[in-house]
Amino acid sequence: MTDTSDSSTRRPLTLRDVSEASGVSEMTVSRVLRNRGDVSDATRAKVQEAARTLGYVPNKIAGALASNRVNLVAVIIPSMSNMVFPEVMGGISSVLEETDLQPVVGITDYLPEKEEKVLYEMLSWRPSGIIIAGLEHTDAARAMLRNAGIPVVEIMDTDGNPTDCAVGISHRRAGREMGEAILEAGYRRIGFMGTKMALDHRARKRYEGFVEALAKGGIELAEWEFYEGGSALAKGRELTASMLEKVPDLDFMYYSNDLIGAGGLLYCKEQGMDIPNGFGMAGFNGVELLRGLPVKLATIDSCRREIGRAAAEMIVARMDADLPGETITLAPVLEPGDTMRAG
Amino acid sequence: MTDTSDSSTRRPLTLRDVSEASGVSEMTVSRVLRNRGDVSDATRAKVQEAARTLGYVPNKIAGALASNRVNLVAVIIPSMSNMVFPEVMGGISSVLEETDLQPVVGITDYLPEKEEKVLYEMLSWRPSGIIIAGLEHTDAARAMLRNAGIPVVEIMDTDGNPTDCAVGISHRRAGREMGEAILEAGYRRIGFMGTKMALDHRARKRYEGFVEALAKGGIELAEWEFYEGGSALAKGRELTASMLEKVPDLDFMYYSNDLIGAGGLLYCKEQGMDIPNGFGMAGFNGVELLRGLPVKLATIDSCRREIGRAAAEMIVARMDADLPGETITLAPVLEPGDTMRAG
DNA sequence: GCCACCCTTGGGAGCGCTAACGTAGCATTG
DNA sequence: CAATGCTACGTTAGCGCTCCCAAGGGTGGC
Repeated sequence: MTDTSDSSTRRPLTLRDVSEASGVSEMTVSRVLRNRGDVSDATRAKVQEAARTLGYVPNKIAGALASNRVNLVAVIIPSMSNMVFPEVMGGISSVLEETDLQPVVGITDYLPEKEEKVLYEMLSWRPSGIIIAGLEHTDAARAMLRNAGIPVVEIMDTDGNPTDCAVGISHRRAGREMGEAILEAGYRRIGFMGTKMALDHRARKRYEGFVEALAKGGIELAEWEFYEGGSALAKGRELTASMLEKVPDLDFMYYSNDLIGAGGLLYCKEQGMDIPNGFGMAGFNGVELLRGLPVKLATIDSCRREIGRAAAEMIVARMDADLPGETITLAPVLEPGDTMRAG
Repeated sequence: MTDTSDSSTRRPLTLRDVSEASGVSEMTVSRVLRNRGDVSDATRAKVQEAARTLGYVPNKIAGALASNRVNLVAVIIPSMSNMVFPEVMGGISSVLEETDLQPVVGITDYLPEKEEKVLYEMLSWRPSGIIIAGLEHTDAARAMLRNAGIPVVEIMDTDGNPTDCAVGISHRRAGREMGEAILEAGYRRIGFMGTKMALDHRARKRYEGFVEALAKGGIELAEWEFYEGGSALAKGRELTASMLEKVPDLDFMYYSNDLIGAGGLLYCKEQGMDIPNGFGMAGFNGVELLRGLPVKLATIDSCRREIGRAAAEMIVARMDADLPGETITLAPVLEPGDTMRAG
């Protein structure tokens, strides 16, 4: 028995194979497979049947080259392992799924040079649009974004000058609002804990806004600590313990993200601390994980899914029309939860 | 002033533009930009200079079509929002970064039809290899994988028949080992809690292995519950509370993943339960998050990063050589943590 | 019964790049 | 100094598909 369907010996299928198998021209096959142009129902059925039995899969590489249309949207983000970017991706996907666009992700690990490299790689696929995290890029990356000739949406942050479009929140303001709320609630001996953030501009801006708000109220941070790597939950626990030992009279702790905040919160509850009256705590992001904790940590939502959706919608809108740049600043409200006393 | 670098009016740059700007043929430019073939240092420098000042970015679409080589590896996974697949991706990336291959991710949401669709889309880019989660696929998807003519690695699970290569653990065995360990430790009134898993075959296999081990010891599950959606941590908390109310004499709870397990654990600690003596608990995955909990939950590591690395290495090895299929079964050991009494 | 018209189908060119081969130019050798 | 070898670069011919345009064939109106 000769198995003509053996793939190991067979050269890859092309439109021509389907065309020969169904007795029509390549052009007609192409039209059927793309649902484009007028094709009679009879021919359509014949072609589809042939394509299916052959197991033909169209070659998008060739199609993209010929049509000069690549239905990809490059999404460039720093990381996929914390809880923030998967949710952004979810928002993007939910919008793009309704279109014929497809997201392709590149990871930068918060490294500017890697971002530049990833962007270059992405552009070499000639995507239809770019969604990129943050407003800070190398000069070369900025130039590439400007010259790409496709819609660019910078996401997460709006404290700065977008290249084209932007959607995000003001992290400086988020930090400031939290600082103000803490002072208003009467806390005075305040500690801060966050990641080493030379390259995480959004964390830095929150920190700066926070410190600024405290200063306006005549308060300085009583203590601060920056950590690196490791499980955020465990770090929050350990560092909270050591900081409280070092500065026992702290009455509030602001964490730069919910996960270390949750670690700290678990520790403080175990220690039987009086939360929120004797001691207050707050994080940032509004991650869903918080809903599983014994008490709800104060936080500010970073609107991740909403940002993803809006960014994707901006790209989609710019596929058909030639719209100008646009910036959307979302304004989440502080959720005091159970770890901050009322002002 | 006329700005010739204005991108809005300029047609996209091609090799020809760089070739004209540097006074050599397109072929030579191509060689320089790919670091291939013999080019004199002088010419190389001249071309690189021209490419850089023009801001030329190669068109990989055209390159891929001409060379019949697309350096993409399709990675098809059910989800990105739980903690398991980001780590797998990390393992894959760490290996591929040393090569000129690049991962492209497709998400299936655990839906077989969507998996089929995503696979079709991916194949239409003619990737160099496929990494796909699980051994269960629709017939059409199986056929595509067989006929793709490229290396295929099915990951996470080895309980079944791989199409080509596979790397993972036996989830049935993981469930069985946990069941055996629990019985050996003397627990008898055992509850189970997991996601509704009609489509999560690995969760189902763990469950089956678990129930089978109990049966061998003459024990039946005292109670079980399947949840859907929502924050796993919160669900673990709520469902543990309601199950303990319903069946107060339970002495062990097996959770199908660490996150609901952590939720349950937090609840039980708050209730002041006697863990592990009066009540034992265990999860699955070995997520890093566990290290931040007050006590360490018993679990079995799912070797996520290791699986990602091994899968990528299998693809890489098959780029140069024409190797046969291969299955790697990792065998993680049970980590009893602090929530299971010693056998 | 003939022509205009539309619906369907096919032919040719070319997207931007690279594999394969060809060739000019120079150095080396006996 | 002719024959040889090597390096550096150019030429040709597609890759598989889609765009543009034209042609065939059936239909309806007069």
